[in-house]
Amino acid sequence: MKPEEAFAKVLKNIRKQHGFSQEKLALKGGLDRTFISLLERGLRQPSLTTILQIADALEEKPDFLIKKVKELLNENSKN
Amino acid sequence: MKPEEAFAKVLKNIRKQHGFSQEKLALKGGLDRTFISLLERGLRQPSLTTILQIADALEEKPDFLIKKVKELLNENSKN
DNA sequence: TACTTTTGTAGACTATAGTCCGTCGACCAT
DNA sequence: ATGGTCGACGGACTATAGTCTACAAAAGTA
Repeated sequence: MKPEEAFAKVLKNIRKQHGFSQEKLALKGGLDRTFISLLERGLRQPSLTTILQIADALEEKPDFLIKKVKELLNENSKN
Repeated sequence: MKPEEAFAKVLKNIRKQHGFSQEKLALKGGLDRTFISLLERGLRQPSLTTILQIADALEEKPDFLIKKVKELLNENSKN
């Protein structure tokens, strides 16, 4: 599993938990709606700044996001 | 203070603590030496994959790196 | 002094992060 | 049926992540 795929799952999960639409998240984080879509489909990976912006918009600590990503990658280290 | 500046400090700090040269870190992480240099000077910011590669090479958890970055950003939120 | 290792830096290049425009289909409410 | 929200998806574009080669400047070491 690639990092962008893990990030995709984490992002989509947490966003839904907060009841945000992609657009609302994009607005809050100062990002583009279509880019959030790309991220959630695992077609793009975020840069450091984007990680911080998204974490901020999701009201989560950025290291929490990364921890989740890393956990996913470790679990599925086979795939 | 910009994210890439915070990351620069964190990276340089931890690398030195481990007694690695930029080149050794680059080799271990599968990255280019000159790019490590750019990162440590705050002229570039890393992508998610790069964060994971660097954390791996530094034998640190990636979320630890991000936590450090975030701490730096919060401390110096004035600058 | 000289030698070696380390880092800064420049230039040229390719891949991709991120934006902005739009269209479409799915799903839900009137 | 129709209107609204939502997400997938496309194309075209600009900015920047990341590589590679090469040379110079520090900085440590004998």
